[in-house]
Amino acid sequence: MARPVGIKGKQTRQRILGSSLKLFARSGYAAVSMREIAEAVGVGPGALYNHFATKQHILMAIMEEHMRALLAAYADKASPSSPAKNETATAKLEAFVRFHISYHIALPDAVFLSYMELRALEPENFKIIENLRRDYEAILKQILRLGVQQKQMQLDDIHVSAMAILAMLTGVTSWFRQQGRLSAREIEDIYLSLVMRSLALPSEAKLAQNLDRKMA
Amino acid sequence: MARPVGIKGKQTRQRILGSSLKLFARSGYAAVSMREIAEAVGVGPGALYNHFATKQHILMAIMEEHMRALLAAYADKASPSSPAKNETATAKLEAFVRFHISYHIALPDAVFLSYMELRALEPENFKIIENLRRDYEAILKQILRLGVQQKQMQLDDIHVSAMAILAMLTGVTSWFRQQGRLSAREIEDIYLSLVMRSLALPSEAKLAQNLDRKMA
DNA sequence: CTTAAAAATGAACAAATGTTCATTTAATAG
DNA sequence: CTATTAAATGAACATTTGTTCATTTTTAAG
Repeated sequence: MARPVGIKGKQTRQRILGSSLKLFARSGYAAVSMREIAEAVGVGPGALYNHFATKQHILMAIMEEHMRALLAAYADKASPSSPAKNETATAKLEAFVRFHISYHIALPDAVFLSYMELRALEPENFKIIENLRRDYEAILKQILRLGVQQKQMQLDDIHVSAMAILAMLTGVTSWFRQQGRLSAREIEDIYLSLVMRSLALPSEAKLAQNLDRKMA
Repeated sequence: MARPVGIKGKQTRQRILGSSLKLFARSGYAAVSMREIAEAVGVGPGALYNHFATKQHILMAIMEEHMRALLAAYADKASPSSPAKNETATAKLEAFVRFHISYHIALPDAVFLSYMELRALEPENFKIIENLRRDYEAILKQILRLGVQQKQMQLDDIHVSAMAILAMLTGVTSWFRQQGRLSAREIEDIYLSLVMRSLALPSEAKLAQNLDRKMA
C-alpha cells in the first residue's frame, strides 16, 4: 500500500515513541521486539526505520526527552513567577517535593522506564542520561545545602540524604494507581510530611506538626 | 568429554544460580541468553537443563530463595535472643532498619534483581514472589501500627509510610559501592536517623537528636 | 507538470534465541 | 562386578531477532 494519505512524519515518530514507552515500561526494553512496536503503532516493521536508526535510538529518544522535559518542567515551575533568591530553603523543599510527586504520578511510565532501563543504554548514551539525572539530583542537594546553611534543616550527609529522599519520592510510582484510595494531593501531603520531619530541627518539629493539622 | 570427575549435581546447580544472578542483575533477565549463562558457569548449553527445566525456572529459583532467605534472616535476628513482646516499637524499628540496610548492602545483586525483574515472572510465579514481598512489608507495617498504638510514632498513613520508608531504604543498593566514602555502619546510622525523625513525635525530636550525637 | 524527497510496505537475511536429544562418561547402588 | 542413574556434551531444531532493501505511493518543491 505504500505511503498513506495525509500522514506527516512527525506524527508517526510520536506514535512510535508513545507505543514503545508503554511496551518498554510493561515488559522491559530487551523483551520488546521491533515487530511488537510496529504492530502497536499500526505499521510494518520497516517503517520504524524511517524515523529511528535502531531500537536503541528509540529508547534513547524516550529517555532523553523525558529527562529534559523533567528538568524544563521544574525550571518553569521554580523560576518565573517567584524570585527564587528570596525563598527559604524550607519553601524550596516543599515546592520540590510537591513538584516531584505530582510529576511522577502524572507520568509513571516514563519515570519507571528511565530508572529501570538505564542498563539497556549503550555506554555513550548512558553517560548522557546519567548527567541529566545528576543535574536533577543537584537541585535537591542544593536545597539541602541551603537548608543547612540557613539553619533550617539538620542532616548528616547531603549526598546520602538526597539519595534517600529521591528514592523515597520516586518509589511512589511503584505502588500508586489512579482511582486508588488516596488522591494525588493527599499523597503529596503525606510524602511532604515525611520529608520535612526527617530533616527538621528539633525546635522546628512543631512546624511540621502544624503542617499535619492543616491536612486533616 | 561427558561427565567430569568429582562433580556433584548440587554444586553445579549453585554455580548456575550464582552466575545467573550476576548476569541477570547486570543486563536484565531478557537480555541474558542461556549460552551466556552456560559459558559463565563453564559448561555447555545443554547441561543447564539437567538442573533447571527452563530459563524462567532459574529466575524463579533465584528470587524465591532470596525472598525466603530474607524473611528467614529477619526472623532469626528478631525472635530468638530477645523476647519480642517486651520491646518498644521504636526499638523494633531501629532493629528493622539496621537489618534491612545491612542485608541489602551485603547482597545488592539479589535485592536489585528481585525488584527489577518482577515483570519477567510468569503470572503464577509473580503471585508467589509478590506474596513473599507482602509478608516482608507486613513486618514494617506492624511495627508502625504498634508505634502509633504505643504513641511512640506519629504518621498519616500506615501503608504509604511503609512504602515510602521501604523505597528509601532499598534505594541504598542503587548508589552504594564497597570501598566508597562511607562504611556500612555509617550508612545504617544516617538512614536510621532519617527514618526515626520522619516518624518522631514532636516531643521526641530530641531523642532523635541524641541519636545523631551518638554517631558523631 | 515534473521531479525529488518522504513514508510505508513486506519479503528477505544472517545471527541469535530457548530448548531437545542421541551419545558419552562418571558416580553410585545392589 | 554389573546395572542404573546422574551429569555433561554439542550438534540440531524451529522461532524469533534487529535490520536492510527494492518497490510503491504520497507529499512537497521548482
